[in-house]
Amino acid sequence: MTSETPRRRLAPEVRRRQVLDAAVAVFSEEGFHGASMDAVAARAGVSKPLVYARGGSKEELFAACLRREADRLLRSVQSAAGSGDDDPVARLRRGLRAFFHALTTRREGWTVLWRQASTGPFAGEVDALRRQIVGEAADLMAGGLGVPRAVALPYAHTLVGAAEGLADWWLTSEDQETVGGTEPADALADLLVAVVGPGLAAIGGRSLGSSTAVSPER
Amino acid sequence: MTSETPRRRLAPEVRRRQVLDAAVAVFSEEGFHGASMDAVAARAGVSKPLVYARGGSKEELFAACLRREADRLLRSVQSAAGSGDDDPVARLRRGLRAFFHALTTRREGWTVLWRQASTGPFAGEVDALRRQIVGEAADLMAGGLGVPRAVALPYAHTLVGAAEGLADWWLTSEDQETVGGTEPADALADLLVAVVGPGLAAIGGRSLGSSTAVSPER
DNA sequence: GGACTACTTTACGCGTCGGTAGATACGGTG
DNA sequence: CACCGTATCTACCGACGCGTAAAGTAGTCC
Repeated sequence: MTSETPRRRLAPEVRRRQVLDAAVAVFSEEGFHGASMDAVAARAGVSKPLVYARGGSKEELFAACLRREADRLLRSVQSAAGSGDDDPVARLRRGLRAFFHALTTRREGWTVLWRQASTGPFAGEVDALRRQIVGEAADLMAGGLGVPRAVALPYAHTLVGAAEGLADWWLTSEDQETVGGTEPADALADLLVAVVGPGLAAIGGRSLGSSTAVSPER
Repeated sequence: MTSETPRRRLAPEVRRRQVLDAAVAVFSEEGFHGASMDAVAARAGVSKPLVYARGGSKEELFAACLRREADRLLRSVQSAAGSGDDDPVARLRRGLRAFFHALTTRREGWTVLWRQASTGPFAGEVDALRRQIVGEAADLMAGGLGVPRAVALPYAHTLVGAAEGLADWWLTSEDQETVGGTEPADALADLLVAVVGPGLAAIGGRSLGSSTAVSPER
């Protein structure tokens, strides 16, 4: 904003990425209704008609942000939890670590996804993403607990909600050094596993709890 | 809208309650920005100037909705969990039951409180209320676990988030008979206690109680 | 150098929405 | 019944924001 724009010519797809980045930032701060296309244009360092040329209408732009961020989050969690056929608890822990890591590194995208899009005309789309993530957890837990998927579903929703609550506290709290450890995201994941691990193990008849890290050691 | 216009005169406070009820309903569906004062007026069966006369400006109206719903929720949870000086787990279970019961009976107010107000100019106010509820849980857990409040805080956020996730699943799922039991809200609370109880007990070094503490049936 | 096109500036139409002024009707009171 | 306070309505204004059109400027490839 200080130095003037060199007015560079960029390939449409590159410019589109810039516009999307700016849109994610603005939407995360102002929400869908609160954000103006002028603000997106200003944030991208670009004129308003160009925003429309590259991003489409406001709804299309928001939907594009949504899909991009959702895809990134889901992909990282899937690749972390899906690989390896070892202990279900270990896979769960890896998935949660990826989840918290994605949150802390791309918190704007998270805010758009979870906070701003949960209401309004995009609730359905966000709900689909949420169900995908919850479904990941449900599959994992159903396999680990040895129960049908339908039974594991409420537990999966509980788990994801817990992760969400913990993440919100983490992202909004000021003193972020209270959770001692190496990587904050890993510490958060470990904390969550420590809270819900024993209970899930007890529910599953101990088929989940043979891992040393989680068992209430008794 | 077609036949009705009896144009009855009502006492200001009664009309104000009607306006607040309508506002909660509209705000819960559309959000703060998305909701229009005309929609509130139409929902209340009343003209727009009357909405302003009884509810004040849009921001004042929203803040009033916020305070009323938050007060109800907080009061019910407090009265359920605070009374009695018995087992902390029992108090926690009662608090959760009151929480889920309030959610299922007044889900519009919950939506306004948690979903719509978390962004925008009321984030601070809602955050304070949210921290009060989380603080209730934190106090309870700090006492039960025998740890300082600051340590219990992330666990409290995790717990409340888990309750939120479970509630959202419950409120949006179609087959709501999967959780067998008497009262759905009580069953949800018991499920949650079963999930997080053992983990919390292990963290607190068993000070939360042994086997009887976490059993789903009291 | 010439042409193509990404990009900007400026301006505007249009719909919606917050908020208000003045007219209207209701209902208790004498 | 006539009267008056006020609850309530119809109609309206100004502002804001989405979306676009028109015309000019400047990178970049041949």
